[in-house]
Amino acid sequence: MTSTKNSRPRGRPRRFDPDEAVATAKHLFQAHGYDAVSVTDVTEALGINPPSFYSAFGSKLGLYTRILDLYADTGAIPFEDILRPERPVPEGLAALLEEAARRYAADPATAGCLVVEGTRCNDAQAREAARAYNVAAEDMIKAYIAARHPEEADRLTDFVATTMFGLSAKARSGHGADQLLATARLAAAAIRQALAD
Amino acid sequence: MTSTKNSRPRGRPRRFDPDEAVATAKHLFQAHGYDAVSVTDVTEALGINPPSFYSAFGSKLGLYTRILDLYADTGAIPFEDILRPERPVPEGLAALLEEAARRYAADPATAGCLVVEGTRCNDAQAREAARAYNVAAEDMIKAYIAARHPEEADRLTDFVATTMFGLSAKARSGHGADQLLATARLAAAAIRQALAD
DNA sequence: CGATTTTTATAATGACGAGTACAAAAAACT
DNA sequence: AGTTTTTTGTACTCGTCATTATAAAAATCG
Repeated sequence: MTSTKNSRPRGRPRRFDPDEAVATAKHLFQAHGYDAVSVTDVTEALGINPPSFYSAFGSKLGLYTRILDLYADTGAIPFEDILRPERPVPEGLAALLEEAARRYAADPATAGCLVVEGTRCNDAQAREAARAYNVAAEDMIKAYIAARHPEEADRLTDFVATTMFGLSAKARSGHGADQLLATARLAAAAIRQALAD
Repeated sequence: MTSTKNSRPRGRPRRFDPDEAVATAKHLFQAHGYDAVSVTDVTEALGINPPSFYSAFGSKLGLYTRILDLYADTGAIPFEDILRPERPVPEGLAALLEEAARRYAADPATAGCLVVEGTRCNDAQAREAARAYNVAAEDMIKAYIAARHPEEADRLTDFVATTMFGLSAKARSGHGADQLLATARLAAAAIRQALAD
């Protein structure tokens, strides 16, 4: 049961589905970035008027944080699955970087990572919201490395995170999955070497 | 002789020095990015009024391209000096990445690379202007590698360029020179390994 | 049906963006 | 001194931005 309707709510019914709206808006933000998407862009894409938008999401920032939540839950890289504790660190990080390369270039219209790109926008609040998710992701990487190579955790986390930022940027500038994968594999080789002593 | 004055020009004299103005504006663009700097920000920083600005630079884009020219001539990484043809490729690329790491984090108020960050702005014309300089830089890297390792030139150029994008992004997000240098050296190790066969 | 609740559509608000019209000011040239 | 040239200051244009005031529409509840 996907909760179709259990006795309608009170007033005039919505003409649009907020979840669909979030998905549409997510696409817009991934395609153009937070700054470049106006509320008008969103309302026109949804075929609604500003008051409907504001009643549903509160503000542009409200919509964005909702999109980030959705992305973290369903759309983002499954860090937990890739960085399993028993998996050797070089293997896990290599898989992470390759997964990033593939995802970032999967759709040329929405290249790059929503969170990574969000940390670079010009709106202070939106930037901090994205940054929080980015910090959480880097913390997971660091914890994964530290469990077996504590002395290398900081350095390798920085390296992996920097590479992911580079991959997202290059994906947005038109690099294809093949190019990004080659770069990810070179980076993975550096990690393997660093952990081999 | 630095051309102080050889018979004044015709009309009312300028109250400001355009070269100083370019330097001030360059600082603003490096600190906040093209999109986040308004013409008003620039004119207020210079203590001039809009007509003076437009008469001197034509447009915001005109000022920006002038800044890019200046940057390429004097402020940017000296690719020619670092990537000397006789220098072994792993050594040259390592030096390049380390130089980038140092420069990007040299001043926390203007972290990152003007050109790299410019390729990510939301104004199409400014973006393309910056991209042209970025393409030129990557072409120099590729030519340097190709002279001795033609089969690795594409792959290594992508890797170096991606790393530089990551370094610029991380510099902007607060990473210090020490962190960036550690990442640059890991990347350099990957290059050394790739060229060792 | 009439009251209540919620969403809708129309149209505006005020802030800020890049760029400009106009006339006065400040210099050189004749 | 008067003309010409260029820059200056004031004040404006016009577009876009996020957001909202107002009232009509569409539903449920009594």
